[in-house]
Amino acid sequence: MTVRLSAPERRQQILDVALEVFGRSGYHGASMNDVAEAAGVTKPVLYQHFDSKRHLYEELIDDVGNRLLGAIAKATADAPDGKAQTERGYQAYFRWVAQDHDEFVLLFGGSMRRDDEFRDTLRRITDDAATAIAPLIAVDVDPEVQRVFAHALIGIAESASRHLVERGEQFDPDEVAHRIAGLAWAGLRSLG
Amino acid sequence: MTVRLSAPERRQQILDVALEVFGRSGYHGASMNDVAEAAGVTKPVLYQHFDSKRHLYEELIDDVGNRLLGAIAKATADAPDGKAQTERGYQAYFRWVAQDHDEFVLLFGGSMRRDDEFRDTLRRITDDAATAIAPLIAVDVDPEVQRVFAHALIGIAESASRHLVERGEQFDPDEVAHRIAGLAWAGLRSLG
DNA sequence: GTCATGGGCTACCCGATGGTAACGAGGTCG
DNA sequence: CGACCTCGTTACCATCGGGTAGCCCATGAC
Repeated sequence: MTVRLSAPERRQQILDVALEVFGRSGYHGASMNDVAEAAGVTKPVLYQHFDSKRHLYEELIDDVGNRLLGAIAKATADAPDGKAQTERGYQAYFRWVAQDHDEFVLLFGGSMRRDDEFRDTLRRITDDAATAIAPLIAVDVDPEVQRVFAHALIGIAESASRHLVERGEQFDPDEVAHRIAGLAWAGLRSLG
Repeated sequence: MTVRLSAPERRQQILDVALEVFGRSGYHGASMNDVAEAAGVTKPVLYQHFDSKRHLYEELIDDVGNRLLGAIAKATADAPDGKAQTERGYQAYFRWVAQDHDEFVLLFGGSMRRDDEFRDTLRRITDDAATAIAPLIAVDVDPEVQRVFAHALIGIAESASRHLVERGEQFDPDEVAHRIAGLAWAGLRSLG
């Protein structure tokens, strides 16, 4: 027997559950039935709250992406210099990863890159991050090259996180962030 | 009317065509009919040469992965020191990317990470690369941390490549490799 | 010419899955 | 009480896509 929930509660519960299901199996690997079952409910209920599988997924990644970008923006806002900005930015990123592996997997697990529409969303996120990072790079470098570097620095965080998440164990985000920021900052300084 | 090919020729042609089709649409996004059509042939022909969609895909990624790892191993084999090894390793990587975007997209486009079996294959490839990179990192660092750094350095190449490939334009792999290797090497030295 | 070999095709099966129509059941308010 | 509103269910449709059975026809050897 299913517990009856109010519409907003049910909607939020579906989002919570869907995050985990899609994180585990990916967009194509998880069916709407899977999501419904995990929510302890049947399929039509999902369609009372979301127009389609795509819409449900999009709402998820928008939420998660904004949470990530917001955390980084907030953390770096009042940093005194580039070095502190680098450190705090990575710190916010790795804390976000460590706090909820599902969110990381949802965004960077791969499903996002395999679909034109979702790819655009993910690109918007990484481009936003790259735009924030680019000013840290020596100003006399060609802007196009700056962007390549910026994406490289984002890739550092993504790959290190993937490695850590795949290992399954917990990790100390601040320690990782400190080490990675040291590597990135040294790399950046070498360009000047 | 279809051109008749001998079995080995047809098999190879299917592999060539499948690389492009899967690269464009991903494993789930491309159907066997799509592959067949692109090869100018019908579905049963594919199944005369490959047991299943999975097997076809696996053969592709094995080929491509081995090509990448082989190129890097060959390039770094006789490098005199760590710095040269770093530079030549990235050079081989970016040359591989620039030479055939499809191969890069196939491996790192995302499809690979969404499936337990394929994920293992991709992990084998990146772990091999990480094992090759780890010795370049200061020996007095904790081995687990070394691996995190190694994966971070791989991520640099992957993310920079993705950015370049998504932009669509050609790029000079040696120039990119030189710059990225500079960044990575400066980062590595800072750890000592 | 004819006949065997083998490469290719048409037509089909069937399971999975996104999505929907129509129907309960239980609380609430006049 | 009875009308109604809302949350949920059962049962279904339609399509897609992996995979297969069985047939056809081009080619080359003799």
